Amino acid sequence: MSTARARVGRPRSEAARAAILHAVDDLLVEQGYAAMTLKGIAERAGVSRQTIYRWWSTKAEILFEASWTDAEEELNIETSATPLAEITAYLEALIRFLAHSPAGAAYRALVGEAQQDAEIAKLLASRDVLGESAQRVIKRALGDEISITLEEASAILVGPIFFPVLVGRELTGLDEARWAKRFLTQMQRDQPPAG
Amino acid sequence: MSTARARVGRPRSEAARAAILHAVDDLLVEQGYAAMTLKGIAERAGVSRQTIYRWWSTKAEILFEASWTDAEEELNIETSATPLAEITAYLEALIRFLAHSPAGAAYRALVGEAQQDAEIAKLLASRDVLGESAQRVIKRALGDEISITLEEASAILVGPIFFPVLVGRELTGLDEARWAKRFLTQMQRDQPPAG
Amino acid sequence: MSTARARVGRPRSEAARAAILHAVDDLLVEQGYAAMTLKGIAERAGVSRQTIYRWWSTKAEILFEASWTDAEEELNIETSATPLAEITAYLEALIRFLAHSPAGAAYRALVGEAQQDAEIAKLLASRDVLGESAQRVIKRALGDEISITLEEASAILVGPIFFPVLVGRELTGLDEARWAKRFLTQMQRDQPPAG
Amino acid sequence: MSTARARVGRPRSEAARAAILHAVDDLLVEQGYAAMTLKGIAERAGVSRQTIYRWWSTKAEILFEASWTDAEEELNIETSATPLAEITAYLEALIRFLAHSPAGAAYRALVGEAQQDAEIAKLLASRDVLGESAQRVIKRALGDEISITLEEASAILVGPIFFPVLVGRELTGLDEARWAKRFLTQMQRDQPPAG
DNA sequence: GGCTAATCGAGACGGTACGTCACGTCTTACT
DNA sequence: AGTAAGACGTGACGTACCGTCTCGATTAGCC
Repeated sequence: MSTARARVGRPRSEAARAAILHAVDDLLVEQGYAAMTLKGIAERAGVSRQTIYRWWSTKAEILFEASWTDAEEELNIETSATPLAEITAYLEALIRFLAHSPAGAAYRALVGEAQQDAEIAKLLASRDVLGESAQRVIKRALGDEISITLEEASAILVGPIFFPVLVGRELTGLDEARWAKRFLTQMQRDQPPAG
Repeated sequence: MSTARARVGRPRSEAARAAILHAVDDLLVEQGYAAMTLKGIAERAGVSRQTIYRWWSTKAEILFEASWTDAEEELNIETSATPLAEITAYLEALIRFLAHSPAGAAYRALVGEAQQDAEIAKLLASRDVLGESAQRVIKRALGDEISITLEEASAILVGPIFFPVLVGRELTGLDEARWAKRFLTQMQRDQPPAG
Repeated sequence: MSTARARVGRPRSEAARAAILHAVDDLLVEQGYAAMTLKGIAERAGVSRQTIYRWWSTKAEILFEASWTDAEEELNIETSATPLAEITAYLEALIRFLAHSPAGAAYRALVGEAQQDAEIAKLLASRDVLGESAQRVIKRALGDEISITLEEASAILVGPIFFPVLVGRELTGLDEARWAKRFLTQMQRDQPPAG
Repeated sequence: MSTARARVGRPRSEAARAAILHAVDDLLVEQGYAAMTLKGIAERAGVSRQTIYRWWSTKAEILFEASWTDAEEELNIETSATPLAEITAYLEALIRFLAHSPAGAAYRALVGEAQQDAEIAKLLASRDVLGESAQRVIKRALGDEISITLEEASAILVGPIFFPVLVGRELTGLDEARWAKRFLTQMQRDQPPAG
């Protein structure tokens, strides 16, 4: 039925959609999230403001759609031979993403907004690229040799990077391999509460 | 001359300053950071908007000043008998602060704003309540028995809590004592790169 | 050739046309002219906006077509035995139309728009229901016993009603028979400029 | 108390007020009422849109304030020696105002809007320049020698001019002196219903 | 019975004005 | 000089219609 409905009337302009998302991408890099305005996006995309409102209800929503794919890609690392190599590669990707990539800036901006806007918080929680990618990697690297939940494990892996970046601390001179080794050691020795 | 000049005219009203900070505190609890407006603060404080602008340049700055003391207090735990008790108490305080306290909400909002505003980022980095309190506790609990920098250690302690909270994940059923034990074990076994 | 061309293709839907005019009639009564919107008409009539634009170029044009017949009818009184009865009946009809009937509201709205829109002014002047009906009645009641133009006479008959209604004055307690008598007296005594 | 209140804070900018009213005057002549937009007025006056909204709630309200004084002036004729001269002069002024003056165009536009907007209707009825000026003149010219209400008399005087103008009829070749004489004759002969 | 062509519904599109909101600055009188 | 009050210019917000534009689906006359 929804497919039938979708065929009625003038179809949505794919060109407009793409132009908007590209404009958001560009403006994010050029001006940052805060300075980004719906009017600005519309003008940059050569699109009417109304068209944007028709499909998204928030600046954050557009940003999410515009940056999600990039984020997903940047955090999706290739399979490595050893768990150590795998985790190390992920940590490198994570730092590159969070601290240096435009998609990461978008992600941080969204996390920022989420602190004040429940709607955005929900959006972010529903498809948390960061947490999910970490869990994926951990599962791939360690399989069943893990005695805590994936959620906990991902927090332990991601948190120590996430926190200093968000708080504005410099991460220079960080040795990803050492962090990866520490993470693995901890995962193997960790025992469930009953142990 | 400038000192002489500074003493001329009506002195700054300390009452106004206090009223403003209290108003911010109250409004933060009642409406949250996003809904807080300078006009609202002024009206609540019974103060003119101009007076606010004279002493602070940003909403974030006022918020920082208004919530810093509370934050400091909430994160400053009493001395305990054992390192385990100490770290456990700190983790409890940390979660209470970050996830449930108004001052924590203010802190999260500031972290959020900092992602988009360099000025706020600088402000936040200059007196990072969270990181500093963690370092203080770690130093007190472990003294010299630590082979990594305090910065790293604090990231490892705080990050795994900070990340899920900021991302909107639920923290229900978290066992602080277990986390504290894991942290201590890790700190004691951790070896410097050369090890 | 153009006639041949015009006969090809799907013919105009008479049902749509009627639905539109009825929708305008209804909406005029329910919401008034100002609140009437092309989108609203289309939805009420179960017709696409484009279909309306295909056949009318202005909201006023539709309104004119939709209300003209009603107006004509309401202002077309039956023949009476005496001129006094005739004029009295007309005045009654005129007041009923202008001040109380939906068609009259439409007419007033059109007069209003005409003050600002030359196109509507032309439309209104081309088939002025009010003036024409008045002239018809005067001619029927007085025939040749009139020394001024019908236009002047109709202005004298209609104007003193038209003015207060348009200006929003109440007309309560108006004695139509007296006004009719006065009009007739005046018409009979009135002398051409040379008199 | 209200006087005391008015002295607090920055006083209303008389320059802005005048600029707005002048802009409305100008735009009315240049573009007409319909094409006049609040945005346009603001830009023309070199004033912010907000400032307009602060003091007026409707385009019509501004227009009313902007044109009322002019209208009052144009319809306020000097005293003449005879009633005939007086009425004749008034009719001349009335035609000049309604059919040719910018203030008259404003008045007609307001009458037009009033047909669709109760708020404007109220505004117009509350200070009806046209009706009041007519009543003033009639009273001055005839004093007590009048057997009907001033309202009725003014409708009889004004209506026959008002109607054709509003309906878009040409008034060329109208002999004001003849109309004035007719009006006076009628006023003197008119008898109350009981007579 | 297929072809051509105009109409119809639905609904997306670029525009543009609307009225509101908060901002940061200014101009008063008062203290 | 500092303060409360409050008006000012600025500029984004989200909404509402406007008139135009695609779509697929009808519905007629014509070959």
